[in-house]
Amino acid sequence: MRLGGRLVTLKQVAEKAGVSIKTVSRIVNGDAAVNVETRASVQKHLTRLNYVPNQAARQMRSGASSVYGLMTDVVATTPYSVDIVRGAQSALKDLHQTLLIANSDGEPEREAELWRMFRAHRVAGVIYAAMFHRAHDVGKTAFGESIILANCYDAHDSHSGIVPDDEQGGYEQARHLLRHGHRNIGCITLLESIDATRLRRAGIRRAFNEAGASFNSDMELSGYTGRVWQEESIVREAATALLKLAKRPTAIICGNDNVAMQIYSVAAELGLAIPQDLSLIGFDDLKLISESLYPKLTTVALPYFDIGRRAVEMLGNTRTSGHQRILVPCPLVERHSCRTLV
Amino acid sequence: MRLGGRLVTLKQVAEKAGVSIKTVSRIVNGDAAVNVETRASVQKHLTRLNYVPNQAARQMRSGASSVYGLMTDVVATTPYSVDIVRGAQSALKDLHQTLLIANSDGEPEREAELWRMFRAHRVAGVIYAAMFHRAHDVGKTAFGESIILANCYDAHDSHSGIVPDDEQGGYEQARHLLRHGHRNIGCITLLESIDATRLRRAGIRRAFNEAGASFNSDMELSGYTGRVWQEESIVREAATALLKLAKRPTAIICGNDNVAMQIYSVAAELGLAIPQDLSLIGFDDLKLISESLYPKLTTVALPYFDIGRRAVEMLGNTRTSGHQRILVPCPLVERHSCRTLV
DNA sequence: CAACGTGATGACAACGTTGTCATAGAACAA
DNA sequence: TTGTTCTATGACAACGTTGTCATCACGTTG
Repeated sequence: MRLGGRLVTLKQVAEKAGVSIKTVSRIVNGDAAVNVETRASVQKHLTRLNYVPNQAARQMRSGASSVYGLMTDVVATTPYSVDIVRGAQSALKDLHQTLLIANSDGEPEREAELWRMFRAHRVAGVIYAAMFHRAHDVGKTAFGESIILANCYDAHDSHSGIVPDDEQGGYEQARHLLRHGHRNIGCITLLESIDATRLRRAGIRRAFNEAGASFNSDMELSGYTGRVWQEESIVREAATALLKLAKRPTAIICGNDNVAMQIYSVAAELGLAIPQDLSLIGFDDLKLISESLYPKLTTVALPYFDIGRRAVEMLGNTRTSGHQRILVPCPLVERHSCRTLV
Repeated sequence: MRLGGRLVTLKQVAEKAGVSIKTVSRIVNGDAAVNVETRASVQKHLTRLNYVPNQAARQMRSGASSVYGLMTDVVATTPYSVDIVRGAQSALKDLHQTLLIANSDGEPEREAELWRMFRAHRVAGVIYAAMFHRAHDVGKTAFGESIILANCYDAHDSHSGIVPDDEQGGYEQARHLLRHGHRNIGCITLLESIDATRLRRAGIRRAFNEAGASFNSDMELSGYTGRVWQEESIVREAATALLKLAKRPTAIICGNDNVAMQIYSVAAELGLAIPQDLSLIGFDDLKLISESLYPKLTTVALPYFDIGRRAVEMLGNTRTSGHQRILVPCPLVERHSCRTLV
């Protein structure tokens, strides 16, 4: 059977049932004004013929689309960011809407093509999802209000964006260690050019201030060099440097779980046990890493699923006035890589 | 501006340009029989008004859909399996088609709903993508030939499936080690209930036979207990057992990169250096792990991207008769976790 | 009895496209 | 000249729905 071809139509059902097309339509849509017997009879034919309404026809008639568009930039690098897609799907399911998805590979030309494509399908709204927290210039599209940025924000703030609260995440990381009595704390960060780095640093400072502790900048080293997408890891070198210090830190705040993973191995080489000799706290909560390390990694989770969900929810409420930047909190996930200092 | 609402139509362009709807249609579709001057003039209005053809109307008129459906079971666990989606998107891009995506969360009820949804949108074909290599019972749908299974195969072999060649992958793992002179080789496998485990084992045996070596079953231990989705890792215990053997293996074949990652840490604890004292080879090539371990992990890659691409390509060729199970090879990715024995 | 409300149903148009066929004028051959 | 072919264009129908309005058979009210 050829797909995309003709399927059972209202007309066919109507003929079988001996009623008008309109009556069948009424029943399909659950309209009130139909005789009970007629309804039962038609219903029978409906199921027997396995009728499924044609969305294209519906959309054309009503002008209302039941499809949303999701544009992603680059999927390859941060695997769990697909949770944004899952979150969006989850919310869409509740709305009985569906998702048209496309990937721009970060090419502006391709992106323009996709905006056209979404227009061609008359999607009801678009989510632009970036694979890491950053600014994005959406530019001028025909979609106006019906665009939400997920995990990124509009460069000109003319669209709403939903992003992780990296400042609060950094705060959680530091506070957790401070509460456990650590004062000599190291930091291995991500690339300076990434928004998250700056924000998390601010959160970490805030936690230190709040605890009446002072942060020693010498204890903060970058774990990467180069530029985004082409960065090179120098985590091992940085960690080694920190851990060979005369007054070596009792804990290290890691830019992400991957950094933590690398430090686990450095610590092992130096004969330092985690968490006895060194406490580590990660960021992202990539379960593939955080739950497989030994001991399991205490970390702060990126709320990707929530970001996706809320993006759709915001698209639903078109009433929302103005363009906001919404921060989704990053929860602490406590496992076994941090000890309490006596 | 409301989305999903009315956009510029052929009629509007036709009025502005002072020609008939049909003429504009001809130009949009690049039909030959149009006067050069007319074409130029209409083209101008087309771009000025930013006309984009309405897919719903096109589809209704022609009966041909430009959308494919992709149904996934559970995305959460194996993050890189989204490469299947990327691969599909990549192929679809070339065909100027788009992708409607939905997630069944593994619930049969939801799955049935999604088949209906795909029918409602009259998609031109459906890819059912599983997140790990397994059998799936598609059952009876209205889609007939236009279903391809990706990373899984139909329980009744009534649909074509594209799966990784796990047997060959296992063969590659073993052969690589054997070629490097290893003979005392351990194995830490995944759950027995997973197809991949059985297939890879067969491949490993084949490599041993080919090399005239004999595989000692005592050296093969399962790294997990329990059932799929709820498995519990006993990789550390298994690895420790192997490595404390009087005649400890010089190399271990790992069920996946995650297993390898856990063994790195066990080895460190036992004072064994990789690859000097122990060679390891993984499976999957999750870059997040394989490239961050130190030394970087030699492994066999799951060809998820290819699987996605080929699934779409197969859907394109409707001519393909019969239902096949296509095996996509798993290439060896050589890094630094295996040494040559002298 | 007439006028009226009510409940159930159907006829018809329209949404934006494209395939089919018709038409008008120009170019060409007899 | 007349008839024929060709080129460029347009009129119209149809795809499958649903909103609007009309219709018809009731039963109820004055």
